[in-house]
Amino acid sequence: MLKISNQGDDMKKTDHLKNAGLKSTLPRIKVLSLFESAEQRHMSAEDIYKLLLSTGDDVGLATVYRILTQFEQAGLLVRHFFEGGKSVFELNQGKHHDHIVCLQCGQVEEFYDQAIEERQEKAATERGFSIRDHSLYIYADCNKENCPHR
Amino acid sequence: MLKISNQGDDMKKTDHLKNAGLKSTLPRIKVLSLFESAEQRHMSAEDIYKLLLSTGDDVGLATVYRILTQFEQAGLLVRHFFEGGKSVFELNQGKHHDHIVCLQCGQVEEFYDQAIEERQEKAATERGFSIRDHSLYIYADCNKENCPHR
DNA sequence: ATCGCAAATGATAATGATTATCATTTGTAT
DNA sequence: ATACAAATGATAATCATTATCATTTGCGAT
Ligand SMILES: [Mn+2]
Ligand SMILES: [Mn+2]
Ligand SMILES: [Zn+2]
Ligand SMILES: [Zn+2]
Repeated sequence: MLKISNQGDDMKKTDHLKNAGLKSTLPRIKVLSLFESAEQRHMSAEDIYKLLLSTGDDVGLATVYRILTQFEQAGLLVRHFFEGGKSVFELNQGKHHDHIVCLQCGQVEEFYDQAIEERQEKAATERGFSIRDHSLYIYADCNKENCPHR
Repeated sequence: MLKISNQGDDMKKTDHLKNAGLKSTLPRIKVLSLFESAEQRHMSAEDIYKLLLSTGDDVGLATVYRILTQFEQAGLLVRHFFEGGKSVFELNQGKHHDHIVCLQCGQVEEFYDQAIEERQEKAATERGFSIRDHSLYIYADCNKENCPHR
């Protein structure tokens, strides 16, 4: 039961998990660490699974799925349904925002528009609906140099 | 090879299909008819399949899926990805619009907000993106009398 | 540090939606 | 009416995700 390295860092995550009502386990700490250190904020279960494999931090695929759902329910992660059929997750930093997804390179950019939010609320209440949630995805070409198309 | 009934109606659909570059077949005419006569505009493959079964107009499930995809590519239908994992289709009436979906009864209401459209365009161009498409779904409680939840 | 045990994990089977195969049927141009 | 490419339908295969269940692990109480 050697404790190897960064106890301090894992301690912080342990507390983070405990606060969320989840017991601190190795797989959960690994997934949480990945989200905090990964270059891309938005990742699918498969992304997580493969990244963990690549660093030798093996976690079963079923466990990855379970943890993602638990983290979502605990409010640690937010789930998105981009086109393509698979769920994508990101760390919940508390601020709601919408997304622009490049159809060529998959790059995701975040934005927030107060006017859009207000008009949505208006559209719903005008029709007698009470908004629970909403999702706005803009699919586009990013036109960046490193982007495959153009 | 009896021609039974409504030749006039089927003739119109035949032309409709031909114009879309699709040859006029019985399954395609049935699916198109269903969309034009169904009470709910927004339907999944399974919905279509079961409705056709219920009227004795049997069409294989694989064929339903193929036809929906073909109709989408031909511009006859529009596909939506509401939460829940399954694609939903509606007749393409040419006018873009967004959707409010009741989380309790599944009722779908359509709306269009010019301001939202413009702000989306702005958000994208400000970041150098060229919009190809976008999807905006509002999930809410409809608060109608006939709705299960209150 | 050691126990005890509920909770978590992981290998794998199962599910649900959708697509691929391929033998048979059908629409259509001749 | 004939011929043949295209479409259909039964079914297998695929993909993402969830369910099972035997084994392992975190953690509170000794
Ligand atoms: Mn985001
Ligand atoms: Mn609609
Ligand atoms: Zn790009
Ligand atoms: Zn409702």
